[in-house]
Amino acid sequence: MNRIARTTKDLGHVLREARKIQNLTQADLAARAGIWQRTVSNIETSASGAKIDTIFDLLAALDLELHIVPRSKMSPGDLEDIF
Amino acid sequence: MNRIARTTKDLGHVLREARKIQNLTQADLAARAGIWQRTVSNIETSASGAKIDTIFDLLAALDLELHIVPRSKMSPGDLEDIF
DNA sequence: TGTCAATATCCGCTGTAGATCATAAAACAT
DNA sequence: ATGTTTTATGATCTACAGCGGATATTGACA
Repeated sequence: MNRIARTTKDLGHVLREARKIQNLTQADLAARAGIWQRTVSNIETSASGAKIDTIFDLLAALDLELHIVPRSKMSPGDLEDIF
Repeated sequence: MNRIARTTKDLGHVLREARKIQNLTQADLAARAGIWQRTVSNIETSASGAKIDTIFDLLAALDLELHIVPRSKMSPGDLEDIF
């Protein structure tokens, strides 16, 4: 997967998608990331207000990373899926 | 610029670099992002604990976006600079 | 070297994320 | 339709980010 995130909503959605692709439950991911299932649910539903540390914990648990790039005209989801 | 961020420290550093490349002061960027110069300073110095909404505000003000990609073996800074 | 601009840091306040644990509601498998 | 699993949400508590404004310190510039 290679997904664009410009808003907290995009980010929550991308994280849920990545988790599902890896066949994990919210509890599975929470355990890997060292946070509570409730926190995973909150972030996937609406990452708004979440702490960046928690986001990085989730990314690490999903074996993902952030690339910061100049804004493009693409819409989220346009990039090639490569999960 | 195309920078990898795997930690909050990477992210703070990338944001500072991007701001300098665009010849902006912390006050300039703060005004564009609708936050305080103090908050910009805090995040650039140590983004740990920052709120994701604030990060997105800064990215938007710098005309940047996040790509979430599978973790690679590269180290931050390895990608081509294209600012 | 002196001045000014930029950045880091100070204080107090408010709102809330995440931890914690549990459970209701929704989704899924049969 | 039923049982199980998964996800969303409830309550309470603590820690602290960001706001608001100011200023000390550091760095850049003339």
